[in-house]
Amino acid sequence: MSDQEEHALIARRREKLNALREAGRAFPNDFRRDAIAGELHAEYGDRDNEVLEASPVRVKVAGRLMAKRVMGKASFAQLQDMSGRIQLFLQRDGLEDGVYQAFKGWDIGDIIGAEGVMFKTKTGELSVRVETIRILTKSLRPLPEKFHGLADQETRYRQRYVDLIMNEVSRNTFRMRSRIVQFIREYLNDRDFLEVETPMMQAIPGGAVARPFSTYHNALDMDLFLRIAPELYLKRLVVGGYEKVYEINRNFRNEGLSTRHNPEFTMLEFYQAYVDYRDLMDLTEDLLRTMAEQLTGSTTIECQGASYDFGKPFRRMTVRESILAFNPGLSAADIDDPGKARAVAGQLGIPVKDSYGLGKVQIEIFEKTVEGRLADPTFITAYPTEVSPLARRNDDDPFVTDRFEFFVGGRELANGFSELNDAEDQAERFRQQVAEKDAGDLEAMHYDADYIRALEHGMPPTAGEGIGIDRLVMLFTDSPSIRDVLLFPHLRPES
RNA sequence: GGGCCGUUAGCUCAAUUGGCAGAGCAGUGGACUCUUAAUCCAUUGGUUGAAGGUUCGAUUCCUUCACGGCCCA
Repeated sequence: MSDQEEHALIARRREKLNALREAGRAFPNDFRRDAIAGELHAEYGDRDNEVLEASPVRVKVAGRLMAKRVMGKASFAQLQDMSGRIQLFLQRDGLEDGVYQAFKGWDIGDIIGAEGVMFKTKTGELSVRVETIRILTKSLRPLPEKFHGLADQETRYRQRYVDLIMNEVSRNTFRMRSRIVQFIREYLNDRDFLEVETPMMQAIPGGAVARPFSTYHNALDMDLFLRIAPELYLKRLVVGGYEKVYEINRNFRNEGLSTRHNPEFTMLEFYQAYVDYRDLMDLTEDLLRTMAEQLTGSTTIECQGASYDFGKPFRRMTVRESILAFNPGLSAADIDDPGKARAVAGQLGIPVKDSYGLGKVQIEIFEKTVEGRLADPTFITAYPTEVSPLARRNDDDPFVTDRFEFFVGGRELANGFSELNDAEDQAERFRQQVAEKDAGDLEAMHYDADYIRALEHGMPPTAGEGIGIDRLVMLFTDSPSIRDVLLFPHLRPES
């Protein structure tokens, strides 16, 4: 960091700001624009210059000065606003005395307001012939270089405002994120789901197998945990009679960071009574297919050099089937027998604890050998009961649950199941989790007595699902890292 | 937590075997009334991420640390 040089550039701009202060109000807020760049291009982009000159269109535009090309007594400038860019054309003789001279002293990055009439240049670019122009906000810090823009990843994440000024790809990514969330809301609202908000601070962190962040409430003199999932609260609402509910909000998990993990991330969770996990697979398939069509215009999503077809029916297979399919050397006996399965896991280099049952061992083998290779949209079903403490047992095979996870590009995007609404079974599962917690598993669940009490009032047969919004946005925006789809991703403090 | 890679001017990047730290853009001064990364002339700007070591001499080699990236757990 060469503070001296930065100071020289900033100091120069600060002198200009001081001159503005001496000349009057340096930070005026009385300019009202009546046009934005994108709409001007949409409305007048097709018109010939003769048409524009014949019936002059007067506009007021405002935005950030992104380019300045001075050629003696005439200049071009690019103004960037929330919708795009529009070119300004300034002539010394077309402006009040002194204004052109002042303009020449303004810097890239300054916020400008201008008024003039629309026309097209010799090369046919729609522009504003400026008649009045003034500076609305002085920018004190130089922007990155105009051609290469801002490339440094760290700066893009730490100073997202600069990234957004400079990189259209980033601007589009977060617009797409907003459209995805809006699409989901409309999709669920149209189907009579009720959007709700449940506690982010919970006395008993539940609904997932993960380590929570803890905090402390002074007045109540009690520990609280940031939620790892809203699940148990949403199901209380189903007990209460809201038979279709959803929440799109942040979860917090006290785990490591990676290109796929941020300590706080956004989940959609939704619950619907009187349907089962197969209905939710159908819904998920339709939701994603429709979303791809409506937001990208195609049912094929291109991401990181791969192509994913959401148009054709999604593949469905059980955990067990998928292990056998991706491990030709394994027989059914190898993964159905606890001793053999442990040996297989050992050969794969998976650390297997004594406390693991067969289901847990199978899931470890699945995660190691299958998950990352599930490229095409795929539902994996029949997760072992041992690793699914909130899911309903399968009627034919109580070793597994009526549960699925959904994968694309080797990444888990969704997790859903028929809900366990047998209060006595749930209580037993909680007790099992507490035993694992007592045995040292920091991720195991607590016993939530109030949740059991809620189930004892009777929860209708229900299915529920969670969809990771960040990963979904990564897929739809061709982003390699979760940090590219979080406006302000978690980083270590700057040194 | 482990392995590998990176950090040089405001930004994007160079720097031969260890031998005077450079360019473009931005900035500054000047020319220029249709530019598009405008052009032309001149010019300012550096604690090479930090600390230590080896050396006559370190951006370059070694150690530790910080931050980031990729892979693994």
